[in-house]
Amino acid sequence: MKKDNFYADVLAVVALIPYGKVTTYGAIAEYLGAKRSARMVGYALNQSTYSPENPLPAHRVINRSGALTGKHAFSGVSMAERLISEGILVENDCVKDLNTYFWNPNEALLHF
DNA sequence: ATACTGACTAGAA
DNA sequence: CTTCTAGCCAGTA
Repeated sequence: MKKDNFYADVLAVVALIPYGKVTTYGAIAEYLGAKRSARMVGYALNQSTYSPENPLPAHRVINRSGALTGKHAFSGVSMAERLISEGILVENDCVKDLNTYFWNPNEALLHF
């Protein structure tokens, strides 16, 4: 799955994030073997934000601090509301217990 | 080819 | 705690 195209890989990993879990750009980038390309992860998501055609849970992807940096890319229902709906504690556009809900693709997927 | 931008991160002050 | 710096890479002009 890796190496074909960075974007498709990012989208694939994000799509695998389980309900009620969140991950970070850096974690995804690290799983893809490009730890320095965390920015590209967010950039990739920007081209495929959640939509009827692309059911991608991009709202589960946040920055290392737990801040919902990509909320501006969403329209209508805010990113925070979606996370709260999944049982994740969010306040002031920031995940409270990031470590509790953190989902590490590197562990979950075991270096596929 | 350069220059700028961006859903980032880690380190330093 | 905040703010700044530098590094990173893909896309665009």
